[in-house]
Amino acid sequence: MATLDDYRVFIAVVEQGNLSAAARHLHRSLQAVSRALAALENELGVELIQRTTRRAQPSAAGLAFHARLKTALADIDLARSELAEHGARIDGTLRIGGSTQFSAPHLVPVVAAFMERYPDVDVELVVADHRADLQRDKLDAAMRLGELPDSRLHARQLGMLRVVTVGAPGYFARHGRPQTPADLRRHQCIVRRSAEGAQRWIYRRGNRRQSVDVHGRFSADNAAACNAAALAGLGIGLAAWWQVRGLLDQGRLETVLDDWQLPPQPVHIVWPPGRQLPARTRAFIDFVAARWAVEPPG
Amino acid sequence: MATLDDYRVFIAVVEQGNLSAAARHLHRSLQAVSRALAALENELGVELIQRTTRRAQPSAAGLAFHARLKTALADIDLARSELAEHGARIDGTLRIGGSTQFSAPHLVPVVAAFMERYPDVDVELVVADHRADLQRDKLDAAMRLGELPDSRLHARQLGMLRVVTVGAPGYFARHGRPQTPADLRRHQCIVRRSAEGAQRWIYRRGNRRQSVDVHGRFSADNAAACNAAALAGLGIGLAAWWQVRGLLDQGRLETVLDDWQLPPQPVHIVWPPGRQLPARTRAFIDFVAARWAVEPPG
DNA sequence: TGGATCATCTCGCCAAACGGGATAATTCGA
DNA sequence: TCGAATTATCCCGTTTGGCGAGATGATCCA
Repeated sequence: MATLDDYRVFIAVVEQGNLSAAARHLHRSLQAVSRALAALENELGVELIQRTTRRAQPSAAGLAFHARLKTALADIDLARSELAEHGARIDGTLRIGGSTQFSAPHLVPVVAAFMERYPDVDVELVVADHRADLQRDKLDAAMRLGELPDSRLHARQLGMLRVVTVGAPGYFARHGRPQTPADLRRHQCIVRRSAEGAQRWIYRRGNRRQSVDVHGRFSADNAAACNAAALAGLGIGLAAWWQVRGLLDQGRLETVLDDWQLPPQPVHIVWPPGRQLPARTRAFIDFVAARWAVEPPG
Repeated sequence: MATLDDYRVFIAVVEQGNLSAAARHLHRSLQAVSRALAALENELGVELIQRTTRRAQPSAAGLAFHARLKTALADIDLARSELAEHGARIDGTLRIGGSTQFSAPHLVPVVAAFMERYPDVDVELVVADHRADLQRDKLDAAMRLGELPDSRLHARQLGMLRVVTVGAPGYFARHGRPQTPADLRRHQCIVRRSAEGAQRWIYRRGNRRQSVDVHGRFSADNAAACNAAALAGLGIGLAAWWQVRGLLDQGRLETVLDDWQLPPQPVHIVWPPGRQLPARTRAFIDFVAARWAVEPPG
């Protein structure tokens, strides 16, 4: 049976990129890392890391395993630090990071409730457009929208946000409404440029999947700008449902392709790894998770 | 650093009630169990299990640790079984258990979506009022409302359900509306009898807690009966928000003490432990969790 | 093609786990 | 109230399995 250390070795190898770096990171010998990884793969009967002598690349299965394992191990660390501070005083100053879009409507109310619950904790909210760097900005924790890149941070998934296809009534009046994802090829699509430059929208209905390469005359690298463009009738865009909910209610935007689902956007809270998490950070993580479970934003 | 086996030993001791039984269950010697537990407590610096020579009782901290640890270890097992069946065929027959209240409005739609997604899986839904016994009823998984008793089942928490204080407009017209939890003492309260017979309602506002011993002329051991009693104007009761949502919208019930929160009701999906979970069960657990994350019932 | 880096294999070595037996503590029944 | 039974812990000799050093083989880059 694999031990915790075996799993930690596997995680370190994925995150460091090769066995030697993982060994240095774990303060273990290269042999120990190699042995542990081989034993784990042998036990599971799956190749987790495709190795040449120069490179160590996780297989698809290994990548999925890494994501799940990482949250489980983070939970164990959380449980340990919760135990150590059972009944400890929750005070001090907490620095929390969040995106511009998300913070005002959703993060601030949670922080307010947290501060009411723990009166001895001061909170400094750091709102930034880019993904904040926890170390550089000295943050205790941060909210992250979207898929997490492989990082050394610990994370807990809070929930998923629904993504919808929207456009302005005026646009649909002029160009018609798409009935299937394939119709989008004949429409102006507002593309949100990401780092990868992927301009493919993936739809699902039941077990049918359909992906469309979309294009249009307007693109931006900012979600709010894309929403504004859709509002101005420039074309059809994707938006987080909670962001455009008000506009939908007012009738200034309309959804299309309602019976097709887009991959939802995960929301995580991340924090730096380490055995000795401050009690206030731990309390905040638990508070946010509990709050989200009871009252998700939509 | 504690190993996975140490954690498993701790969990077995909590669930089996003493070290000897845990040792038998784990096919290990009594000494090994005793040593592992002592090492774990020593490392964490917390007494997890209060031991006499005859009994092993978890401390408050140990109980909380157990709950968190168990879900983390269950997640690890899930990740392992997911890995083993990466790309495996998802088919066969799945037996799912759910409570009477919950199944029709919420479980059935999820099952329907699951069946659309995995066309080769047949589903047998077993609806029961009592908590179904997975082994006896040969269930692959079941939904559970409310706190989980310490059991050997694996579990994943899906979310929390909001609980509200409700009464009929007619009742409030005759007896007035409580303004604080303490006012409930002067009201007819509809008590849902549980096994423990606890008739105390716990309210929280910010970091203030207030609990009230309530009483009334009517009580029942069934949530639907309690809701019907409140609807009939017999008194003030507690109800899951999603259950009475329609009645609230129609104005046939009204909420009171809206600025006080009641402890929300957790919802879990549980499944029998074991390394070799069938692929369809694993798929169902993941599907339900993902679905709940995107579209919680309220 | 040669040098450099990286993973793995082999092989003694040692520490850390193991179980048996003994001991102490506690509960239960007579 | 007093044994008998069950249970946890301590002690100790044994052994297993994990460890690192060095050697080997593979791959990448110049």
